[in-house]
Amino acid sequence: MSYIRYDVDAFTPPVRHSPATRPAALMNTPIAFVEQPASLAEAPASTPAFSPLYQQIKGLILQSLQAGEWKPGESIPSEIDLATRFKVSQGTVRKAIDELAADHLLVRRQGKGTFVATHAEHHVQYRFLKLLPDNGDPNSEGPAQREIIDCKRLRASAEVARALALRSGDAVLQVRRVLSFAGTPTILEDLWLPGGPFKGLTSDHLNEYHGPMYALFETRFGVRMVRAEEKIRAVLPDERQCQLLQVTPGTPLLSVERVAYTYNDAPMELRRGLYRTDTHHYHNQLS
Amino acid sequence: MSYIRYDVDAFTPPVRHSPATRPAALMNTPIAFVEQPASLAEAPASTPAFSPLYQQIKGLILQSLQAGEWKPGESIPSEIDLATRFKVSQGTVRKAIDELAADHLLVRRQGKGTFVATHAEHHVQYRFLKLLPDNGDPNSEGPAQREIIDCKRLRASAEVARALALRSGDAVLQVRRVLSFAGTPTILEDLWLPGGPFKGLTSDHLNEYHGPMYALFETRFGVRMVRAEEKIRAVLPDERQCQLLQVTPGTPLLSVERVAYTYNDAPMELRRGLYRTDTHHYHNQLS
DNA sequence: CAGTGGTCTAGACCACTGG
DNA sequence: CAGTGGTCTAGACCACTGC
Repeated sequence: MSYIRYDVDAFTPPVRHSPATRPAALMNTPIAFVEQPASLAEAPASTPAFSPLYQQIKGLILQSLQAGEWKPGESIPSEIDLATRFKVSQGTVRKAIDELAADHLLVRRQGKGTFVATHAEHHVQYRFLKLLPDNGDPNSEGPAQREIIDCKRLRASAEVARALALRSGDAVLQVRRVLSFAGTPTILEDLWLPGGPFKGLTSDHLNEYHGPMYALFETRFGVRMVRAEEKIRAVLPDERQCQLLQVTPGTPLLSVERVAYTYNDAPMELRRGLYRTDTHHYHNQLS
Repeated sequence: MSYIRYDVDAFTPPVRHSPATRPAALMNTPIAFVEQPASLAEAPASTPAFSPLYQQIKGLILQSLQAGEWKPGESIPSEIDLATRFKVSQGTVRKAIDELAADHLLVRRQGKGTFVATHAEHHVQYRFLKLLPDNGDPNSEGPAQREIIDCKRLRASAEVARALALRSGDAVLQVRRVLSFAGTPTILEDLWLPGGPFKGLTSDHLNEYHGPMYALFETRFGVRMVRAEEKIRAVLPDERQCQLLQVTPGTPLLSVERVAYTYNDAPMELRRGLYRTDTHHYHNQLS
């Protein structure tokens, strides 16, 4: 409970501070100063030099999430409990949770509690998949059929290593699969996963598990994908890709290159998808 | 100041309510009940039946924005002023503004005020354009060169009418232009605009104006684009498109179909872009 | 220095959920 | 009914901007 130095003696139990006499919880005292005293003489002008309390609380909650103190799908302590634990007001905890909920790391449910977000029970499956049928209703086509083509262990190429923040030659897993809608193969995906966190993943796991792959990653490997970036291009398929997607060589396809990140912006997956867009489209909201 | 019925007599000046005696500002009294008394006997079970005060304030601010009480780029009244005007606490106004800022309708600037968002001064131009050079730095290529190919008045096809919520045959403007980066034509766009709001738009306007087209729409026609939806597909260009983009017939291109909306979800533009993705890519953040 | 948005607290009450 | 998140207020103080 020493995340803020002044906190230790300022908030000791019995005292109840009126707003006027409230200790200077916000003074321009960045946490960095507390944690790394005075060694680095650099960055005197560029330091943010101010971190609101609720940001610090947000950081602490993030740490607990990352450490697995609360698992995906579970509820976290109530706002009041957290306020007590961190020795701040409920409002401050609330603001921290607000931001985490906006980032989709937590989900609030009035009357029930606040829960760790998960890719499993998400009302719509495939939270990161933006391909929709042209009629717009993803339910109309039923669940996707999935076929694992391949799952093998190999050494990271320079490109894969860069994307996953590994060294060239480090062990990675490569998965290839096809998703079909209404019997029509529509998505061909190649995935690369770091060998360490995903040690032991086999095509059997992937075949047996029903539900989003990211949910399997959560439950079986404790890796929770938090956000992702995609680069989209139009390409023509090669021969093998034509076979798997059952299209002719001249058919233009969407190439979707995704890097997915877990907590702390650590990249945990490189994925390259080829999407047929004759009956589907990639949908995006701009605001 | 009669946006909430109970407000009229409950908040009259002199009285200062303690939390305990605060009038029931939040009672389960949807605004709808005030505005449409009891005529429609429907929707007894499906009514949201509860609208928080700050949502009502948000609606009022939205109305003022829509009515043009504050123009893009201008500052709106301070939170305290708005609180006085609406007879609520500053915190409630704050929460309303928070949401509007999250929707990018307003921009807060500490120490200066809250401003109406605009497409003009946006630090990065082209807020809605997600095409980036493959090196990732949009500044490295300098400003886009723009060439208006065509701008003409015609009657809406069924498809255009549907997208713009018009009737087939209504007057629309069609614009075609090419954007080039570092001398390479990269984007070919066709736009359709409703004839009414954009009466008088000519290719001269478009050529003379320097800055994003959406900024021109704001200043010259009072139409502010607030959000947009895009459908992305991979396509092959026809002959004319090949000419304009200087590519060979077999080159796969990104087709980006956008409908842009102003306040109240009113569609105000249909745009179809063809993007070259040999040196650029469409970038998207998932979270 | 005054004015603005930003943070924090404390407390009251409301809406929703489930036992 | 108790417990949870959601709304609202009032007031104090901080950080930032510009005169």
